[in-house]
Amino acid sequence: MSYGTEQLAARLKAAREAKGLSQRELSALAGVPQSHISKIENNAVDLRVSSLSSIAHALDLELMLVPRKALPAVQSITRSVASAPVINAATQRELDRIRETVDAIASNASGANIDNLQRRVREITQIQSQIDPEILQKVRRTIESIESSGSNAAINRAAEAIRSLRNQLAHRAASHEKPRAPRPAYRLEEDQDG
Amino acid sequence: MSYGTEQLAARLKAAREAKGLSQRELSALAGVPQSHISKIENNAVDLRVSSLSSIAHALDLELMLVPRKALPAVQSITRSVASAPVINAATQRELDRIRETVDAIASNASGANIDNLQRRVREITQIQSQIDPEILQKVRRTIESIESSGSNAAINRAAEAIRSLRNQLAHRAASHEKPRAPRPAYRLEEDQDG
DNA sequence: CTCTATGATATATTTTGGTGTATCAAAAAT
DNA sequence: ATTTTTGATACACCAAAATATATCATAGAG
Repeated sequence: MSYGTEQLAARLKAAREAKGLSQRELSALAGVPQSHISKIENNAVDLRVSSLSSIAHALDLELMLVPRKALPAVQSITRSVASAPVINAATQRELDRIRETVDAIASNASGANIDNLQRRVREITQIQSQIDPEILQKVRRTIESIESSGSNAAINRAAEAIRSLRNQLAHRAASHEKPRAPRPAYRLEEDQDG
Repeated sequence: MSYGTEQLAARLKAAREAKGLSQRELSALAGVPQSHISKIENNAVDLRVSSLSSIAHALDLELMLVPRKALPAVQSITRSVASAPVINAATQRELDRIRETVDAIASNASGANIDNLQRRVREITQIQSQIDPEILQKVRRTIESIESSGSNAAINRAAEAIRSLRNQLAHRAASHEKPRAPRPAYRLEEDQDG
């Protein structure tokens, strides 16, 4: 069914994915069943304004009535803002998990290199910049490998990986580039030494 | 009931009134019952997006999802466009009625001054500019008084009133002023002489 | 390979919008 | 003073959204 609202549906889906949210997560945020969100994104329902509004708010969007004459200008603004680097929910989640993991390690062991690792994690956590969640995920795994190996070498390797990532982000912020997932300088999933 | 959409309802009502439309007129344009429009404007329903969209289109508005960050800019644009001088439905209606009235007079009587009056009316009708409907309404009454008195003096008075209004509009267009209803130069509702 | 998360559907039930028609008081027009 | 217009409401009816719950294939991670 087409209600002349397919653009809205597409925008909702795009916004959700841009924030790295699953339908179930958005469901919780917006107070709307996942099944309903699925229908909405597939333009299978002529939803009510309150539903649209709830979902939009959960995605940091606002429902507006724009005069036809103002449409081009508004669309232009909307596009430029949409493409701006915004902190991503998936990224935030990965950052949180990284911090938790490191804190867990620090509570079981101690030492100068562990303190260093914690410091580096806090550093990168404070950078409010979009980071590919994929990269962060791999970083986390690198850190998690510490729990099994427990070696100083593994700890230092993780700290180095994070430092490298931080430098990469700093460079991006300065040069306005977008190093989406550019073969990171640190090695991932490497063989562990005992 | 509050759906968090009271702003939308208010905007719809404001847009309708700005266009000089009655609920029944908008009803015809949007294909939505007048009773429903009343409920919507009073925020008594959580309407569906398709309904909102129909009504919005009838009012030259477009439903949009705007990123929070872009809200201030978008609102600024929207406001500036909304305050721009657009030809008003109520104004258009008054202009039509004036022309009809004069045409009716011309079909019952003839003469150089009546031709002059018709010419002046056609002049002002072609100006695609916002004119306070109240002013036009009074102009129309002045013209209608001709029908009862029938005197040449009344005809010339009406023609003079219209000429004055046209000059006023021309001056406004040139200097970007807004002479909303500034004590017009011509006299209205004056005592009629036989 | 196993376990989990995801998105699309399904069904049954409740809630509510939308339509049609009609009325009514107040305001505006004649 | 009288007629018309306007906006608000009422009521019955139908269609559809919204909810709750559950299933299922699949893709991704461990």
